[in-house]
Amino acid sequence: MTINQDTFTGEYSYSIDAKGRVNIPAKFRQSLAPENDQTFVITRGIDLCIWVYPLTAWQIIEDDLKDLSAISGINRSFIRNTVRYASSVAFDKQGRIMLSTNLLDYAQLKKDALIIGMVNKIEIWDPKVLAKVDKQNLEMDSSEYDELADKIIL
Amino acid sequence: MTINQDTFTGEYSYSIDAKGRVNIPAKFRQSLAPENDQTFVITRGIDLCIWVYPLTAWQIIEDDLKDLSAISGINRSFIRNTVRYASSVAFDKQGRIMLSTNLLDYAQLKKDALIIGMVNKIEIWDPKVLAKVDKQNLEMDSSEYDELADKIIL
DNA sequence: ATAGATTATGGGTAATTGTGGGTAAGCAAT
DNA sequence: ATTGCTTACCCACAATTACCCATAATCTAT
Repeated sequence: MTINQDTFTGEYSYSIDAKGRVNIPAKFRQSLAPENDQTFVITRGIDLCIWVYPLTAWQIIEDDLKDLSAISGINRSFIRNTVRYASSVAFDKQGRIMLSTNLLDYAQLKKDALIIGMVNKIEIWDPKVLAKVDKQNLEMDSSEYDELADKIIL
Repeated sequence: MTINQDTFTGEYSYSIDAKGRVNIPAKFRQSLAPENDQTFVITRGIDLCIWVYPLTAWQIIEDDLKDLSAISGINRSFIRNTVRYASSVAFDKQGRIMLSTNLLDYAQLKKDALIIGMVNKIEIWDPKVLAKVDKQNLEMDSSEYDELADKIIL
């Protein structure tokens, strides 16, 4: 029962209501460390999904970004692209968070949501979009996959 | 709810009214530390946008500038361009700040404004101008970009 | 199996937020 | 001083969001 804090595994399907709210699985809420104040940071994923970080994990990213000088143009665009779609959200008494229309549109989410634990963060997918991406990945060359298998022993 | 003070993330679109006022997103106002007395410093960005700093953060920048030797011509012009267009503004009861025509012209702002949290400061963009800059950045060499992405693990 | 607790989902109401405009006070130039 | 213009402060309203309650389904433990 005592799982690592701020780590998330497993897949759950939930529904998004008319107000744009989704439930965070109870297990995920319980493994969220108290220092986070029941707060996550949601942002665009690199894939067509929403990424959900524990607040404190995101703050580490922010601190790193603060050290980049704004005089460099590359730094500026890197910061902008990283932070642009991020916002912090606390979950309500029922354990739900509100998703902005911007993020909902990006991830093509309508009614159904697939919530997946990705160890240090959480992903929110539209089921159909994920199915499509999964299919594409299967067709890809598997050599890189094998490379990873060398590093991580399951 | 206990977010880092004086750090800003996320993208919001607002409109500039006939008097040249823009709303500062409520989230940004809330994360502004009380020592700032609801006051920002606005100035020209290096890009074609307006930069908005918390007052206390700007004071630190001024102190740093003082330490630059005035003998170097580059230093002098850097100081001149950074400070020249800066002015402090407190937001009104509705949470808006007034932008000077000088800054509005510089950033080519008319009616729509895109406000982006850049961690330690805020940027105000005209949507079309930003879209153009985004496009240019995509075409840029990405090796330095990848280097940054290596250091900052998302 | 059953009772009690927890969880997922829906909805209602009050407070907040974004936006427009009004009016009086300050300032500049005539 | 008077006129015209700009700035600061106030009020108003629609839309959104936060906060609370309700209910049905699921899980837990005896």
